[in-house]
Amino acid sequence: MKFSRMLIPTTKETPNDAVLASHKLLLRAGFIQFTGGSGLYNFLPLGKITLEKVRKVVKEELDKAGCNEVHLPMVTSLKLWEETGRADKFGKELLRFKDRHENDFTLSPTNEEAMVNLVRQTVKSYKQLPLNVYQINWKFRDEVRPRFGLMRGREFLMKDAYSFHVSVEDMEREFTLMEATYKKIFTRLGLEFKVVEADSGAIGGAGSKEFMVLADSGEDTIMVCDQCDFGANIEVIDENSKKCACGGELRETKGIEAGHIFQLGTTYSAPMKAEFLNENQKLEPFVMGTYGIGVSRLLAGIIEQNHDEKGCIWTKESAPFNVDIIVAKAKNKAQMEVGLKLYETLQAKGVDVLLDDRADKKTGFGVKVKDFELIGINYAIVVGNDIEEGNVELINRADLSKEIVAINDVEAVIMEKLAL
RNA sequence: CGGAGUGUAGCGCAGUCUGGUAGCGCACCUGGUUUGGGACCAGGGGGUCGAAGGUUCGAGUCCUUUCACUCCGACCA
Repeated sequence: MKFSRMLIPTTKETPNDAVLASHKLLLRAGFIQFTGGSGLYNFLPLGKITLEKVRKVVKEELDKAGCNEVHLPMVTSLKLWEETGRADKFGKELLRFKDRHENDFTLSPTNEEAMVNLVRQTVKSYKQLPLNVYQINWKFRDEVRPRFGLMRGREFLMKDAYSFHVSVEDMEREFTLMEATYKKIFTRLGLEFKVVEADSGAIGGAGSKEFMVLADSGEDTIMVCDQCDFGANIEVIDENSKKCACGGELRETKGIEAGHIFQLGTTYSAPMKAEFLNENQKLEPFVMGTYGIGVSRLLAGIIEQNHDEKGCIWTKESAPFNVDIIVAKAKNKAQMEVGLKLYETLQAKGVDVLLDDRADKKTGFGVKVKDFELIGINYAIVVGNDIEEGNVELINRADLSKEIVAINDVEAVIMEKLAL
């Protein structure tokens, strides 16, 4: 993409209403835009690209683990919610409305009922199990108090997966597989995270684990062991217990809940009469698991963990672009030629590259560098006066280190740094 | 839902106490000078002051009502 053709409204001033770094920076760098409605944001081009990058990582790992992507309507009939009693249980967080025929509907905050309905209409035999179906779709929760930008919005992008099994044992196997899959996803996204024991809350079910992105600004308090891998949300910890089962000390820290996996059992399948025929020709309710990842919340989490006073520092797999080619003087034909050439070469190699070709008189070199730092693209290639010696400057966003590289070597150096 | 604030140009704000022509900075447009770290000069466009009602010769400003948004708390797949 060319910067001159993209809608990237960066600003110098910090929005007054934003508190968290991620909220401030995503607004300032032009990823998202406030709409005037609480907890509702426009995703501008950069935000949309980043969201798709994160979504892609989530999808790839789930598909590798054998999950089936589907797409459910955001609008669901309230009748489904009444089958499980959650129409009442969910309360005002469940946004309700009527269609022209006076039928009751909701904007989906989660989809256990809808997905059980899908499967009970389709799966009739133990031979079709196990099955894991998921979607990555917008959810709406009429939160009591939306806040912190993408961290707790009312409308948000969530991956919700549901697995169906013949037995508790097989469901537990899938639960373990999902835990491993989530670890791969969070690792690929470059996040520092902790898997903790958690409360099942309104979803119900037996065991649950949360994936916490570690950040001081996190809304959850978790206890982690200094000796072993153990961690738990403070909700499920005995208040007096400062010792881990292994003998280590429990230390308190903060996390952002970005993923949550549950062992559900038959909590939903039984009341909804979602049953299959087993080997003995008897009907049994599906044994289920459910697994969520807050995709849009991950964007906030990545920035909470990776930023400095100058702006965002996206991780390799989350960055909207991996390389920003800054043409210092866009009116200088030689510089623009070198910039364009590098742009095309890198694109051909599959690198996501942005060409800052802005040539208007207000956008000088300083503006371009500041925008690069604010947006948080992994590397900048500065095409400037150095081209007379056959060189360009390479800037690493993470530590702002600079190095002079021969134009002919840039491609190889970039490919090595991005490990592509 | 309790507590505390804020609504004035796209954004950030002043003006409100003490009523009298709607302001500033950034951004935007035009021209010129600049050109490797958010340039400078000159000119210009953009507002029913959140909404409704009231007091007054006159309301951004005073009174009443209402709505929205932010923060703290409670709540929370």
